[in-house]
Amino acid sequence: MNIKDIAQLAGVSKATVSRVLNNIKVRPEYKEKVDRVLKETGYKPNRIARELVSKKTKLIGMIMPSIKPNVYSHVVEGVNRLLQKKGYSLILTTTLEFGQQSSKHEVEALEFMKDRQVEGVIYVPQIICPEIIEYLKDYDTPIVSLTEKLKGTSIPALTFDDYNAAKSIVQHLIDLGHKDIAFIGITDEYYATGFLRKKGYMDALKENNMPIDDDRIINGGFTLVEGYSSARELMNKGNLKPTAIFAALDRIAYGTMSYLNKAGYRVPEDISVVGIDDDDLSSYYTPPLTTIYYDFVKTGEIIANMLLQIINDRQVLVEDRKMGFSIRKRGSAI
Amino acid sequence: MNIKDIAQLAGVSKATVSRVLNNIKVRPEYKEKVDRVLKETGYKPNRIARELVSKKTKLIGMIMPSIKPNVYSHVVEGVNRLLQKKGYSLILTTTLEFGQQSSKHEVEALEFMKDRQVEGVIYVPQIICPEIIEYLKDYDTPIVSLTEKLKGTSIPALTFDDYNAAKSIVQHLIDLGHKDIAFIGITDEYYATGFLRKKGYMDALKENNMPIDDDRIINGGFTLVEGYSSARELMNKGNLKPTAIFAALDRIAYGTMSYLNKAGYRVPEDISVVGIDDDDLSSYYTPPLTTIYYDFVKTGEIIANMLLQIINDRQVLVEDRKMGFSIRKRGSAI
DNA sequence: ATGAAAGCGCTAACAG
DNA sequence: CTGTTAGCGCTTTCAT
Repeated sequence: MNIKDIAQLAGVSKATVSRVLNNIKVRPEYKEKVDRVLKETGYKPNRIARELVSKKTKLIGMIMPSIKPNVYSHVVEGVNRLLQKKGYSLILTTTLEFGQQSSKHEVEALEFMKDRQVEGVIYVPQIICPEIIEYLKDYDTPIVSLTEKLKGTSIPALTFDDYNAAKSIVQHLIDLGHKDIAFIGITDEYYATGFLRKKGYMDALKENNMPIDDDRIINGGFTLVEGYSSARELMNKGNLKPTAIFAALDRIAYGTMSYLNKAGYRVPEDISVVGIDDDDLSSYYTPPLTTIYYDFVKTGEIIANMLLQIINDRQVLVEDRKMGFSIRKRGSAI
Repeated sequence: MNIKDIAQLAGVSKATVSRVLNNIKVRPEYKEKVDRVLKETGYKPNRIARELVSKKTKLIGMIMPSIKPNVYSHVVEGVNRLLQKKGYSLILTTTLEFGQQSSKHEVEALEFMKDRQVEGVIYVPQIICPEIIEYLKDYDTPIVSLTEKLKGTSIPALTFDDYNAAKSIVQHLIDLGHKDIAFIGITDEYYATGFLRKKGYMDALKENNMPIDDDRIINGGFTLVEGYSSARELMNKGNLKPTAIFAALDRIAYGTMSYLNKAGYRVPEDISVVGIDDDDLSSYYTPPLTTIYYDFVKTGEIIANMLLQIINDRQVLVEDRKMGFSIRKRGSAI
């Protein structure tokens, strides 16, 4: 069943049917006739043919490390919600396979999206290396970046205020009276979650005239398991006795608390623990985790909106944005 | 840059270029020439035009309640992984909006996928009502169902062995010596996670000649928050003193443990708690949760494979399958 | 093996 | 306002 069939059944030309379909003025009696045939046949115009003519696919690509962490799935939820509302669909690609990261995967994914003829892509970079920046410089599909500003490109970015978030939560620990605060974070190559959060930690200490001790800083991975081993590493270093630990991610905090428990420390009585992200479980954990909340669903909606803005208004300059945060004071830090 | 341009640059006809592109035998010198032009120009054939001719979009739709729970995101990961490998892309739609469920959403989503011209859909039903079954009866796009067999349709399904999983974990509790085991589950309208898991619980008791007490059975929701309130409801009913609680989902178990803690019970010393799903956090929880493990990533790969089988071989009868499970004995049950 | 031409299902330009 | 026609970019007969 195609437009030609409908035209014949209604006794008009294909063009007229097309006009009815696209709400273009048509003699009322014709419109009525066509509408009736449309209803009777349940005809749906072929989307692909339309796409071929209009050069629009109403497809948006999203590239991210993984959808598994809580954080990401909330973002996807937000992106999807907004996109659906605006008539677009989401094509997902994940770049983190079996825990392995590589810039090759990212470029492949980016290339794939072009090939797939998406109208735009939401890119959540994993590792930012010169090759990717170089490649992105002449990426000719509308693109926005989430979590990191891609220096050297003009790609609009939506980032999180990780520096101030980290600073705030450490300040909270300090306000609580802690004098010996350790940090379990991620290597600096991860700018936002790694470098910025650590910098927030250090600056909070500095501003309170507290010493910064490299022995109290661990740079590990971002999984729960790695949080566990980082905590072990920290606690077995000389005879440190931190009264509080700031973990760069809730997941790391979980791993940390898991280790502390096993090692016989009580949280928060012996050691306070805080994180960032406010994972779904954090408020139900034992003890409930003090952490930083970001509105990830909204984040998804905003980044999707930024992209649609570029797509529908290519000359407009889309500005970078930064998500705010709020602190959730709960039982894991006293 | 289109195929005509390439043809001109290479001094051959469009047809020849098309043949080179599709690995159809062509005089070697032509092929070489075309290949060179292809490389020089970086030309990529227009996918949409190809789709229009071939009537294949290489698009697969997936409809599910939400991607947020751990379980689902792992499945998506598996689906996506397999699909990418086979050259297909995934279009996601979620039907659970702001905690609301409705069959209207599901039908809309199903309709949307057809309109999107996907080649097949992976359907994770939420609530199965007669209208949806009726609608599905003449759904003409290849479709498979995950988690539930859709009775009244001939749609192949991949399900979980929830009945035996529940039975096994309750048996484990019994083997541990528990005589008073309560159940916090989901309403029966959810066949697999609700009805089947409860039936597994009851049958395990029966087979051990233990009484089934309605007061010890709570039918609640499937969120963490609801797990919390269900636990409260259970523990405040008369003067029950269950020594163990079987929660139908890990998430419910988290909520349950959270309540128990707040109410002054120790897990597992006072009350053992077990769940089903083996969420990412379960082994790191305090105490580590005893639960049932399903391989969700593999599940995703299998369901995707079942769908591709139908798509590529429409006459073949694809058989229903059931995922196995294994029990993870950890610290939350003693 | 190759090229000319038709056609996939639709929209848009052009006459009328 | 309507119908005819061309054309989107590709694949696929069908002669050659």
